[in-house]
Amino acid sequence: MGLFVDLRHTMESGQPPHFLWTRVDAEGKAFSRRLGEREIVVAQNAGGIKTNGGRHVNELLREGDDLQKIYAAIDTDGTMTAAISRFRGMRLTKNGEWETLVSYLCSQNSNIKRIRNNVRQLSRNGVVLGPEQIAGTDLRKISLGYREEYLRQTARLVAQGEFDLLGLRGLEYEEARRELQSLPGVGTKVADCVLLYGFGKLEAFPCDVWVGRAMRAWYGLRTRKQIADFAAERWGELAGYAQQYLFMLARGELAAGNKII
DNA sequence: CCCCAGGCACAGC
DNA sequence: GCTGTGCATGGG
Repeated sequence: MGLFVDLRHTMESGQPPHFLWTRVDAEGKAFSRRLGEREIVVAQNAGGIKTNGGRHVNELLREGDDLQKIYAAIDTDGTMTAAISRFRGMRLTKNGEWETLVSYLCSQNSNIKRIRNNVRQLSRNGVVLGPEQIAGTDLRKISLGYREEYLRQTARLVAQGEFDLLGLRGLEYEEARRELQSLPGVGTKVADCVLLYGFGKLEAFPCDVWVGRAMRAWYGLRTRKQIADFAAERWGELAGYAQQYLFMLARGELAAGNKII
């Protein structure tokens, strides 16, 4: 599979694979996960990737996305040029709708390591528990804090058919986001993450603290509405890709000891 | 013991 | 509509 990808940047970028996949080697050339009774491995080689995961992995890595064309479209300024140069090969991923919703319900006011622990505790055999199971499980020992009640209530609504999660597939971005935000614990940021990583709506532009810092430091933008309008205007249908690169650049700058605030 | 974390709901303007 | 505040808890 001659796919243009940097596997480590893709799998360790705060997207859902960051939570359920495990890095196999120190360099991040291979990742594995359990998926039911199977053990799936993805390895990067000179020409692309090699995997026993079949279509599941092709879908996960969004093989239809032409990164060169995407770069041409979102490389609109020096910040984006730097971000693309640094994280070249990072792809957006397409994940299960429910597992994505669960993951980002756990994410609010948390950190990636803890989210990873939470999601793994909410899984069996590498698969996130279904709505019925989560609604019927005692979650206290997972220490989700105040997120536990959001997760329980959302699971109940989906399990009882009061919220048609997969029905959002057919909706436009704006309408799907309104629907998602009617769920307890789902605000603008969680909804955008679910739509981007779970439903493949690439115009979504999740704005967390890191993206907020990036937009303030490098684009001079302050308010949430300013940021959303700017992103939609500048990157349009590919705003989600721009967001992923800005998120990683902002976090990378902190790791490098550079203040971006 | 401190601060922070891929925010949200709610109150008060 | 916008802004401030409390929130449970682990990681660093």
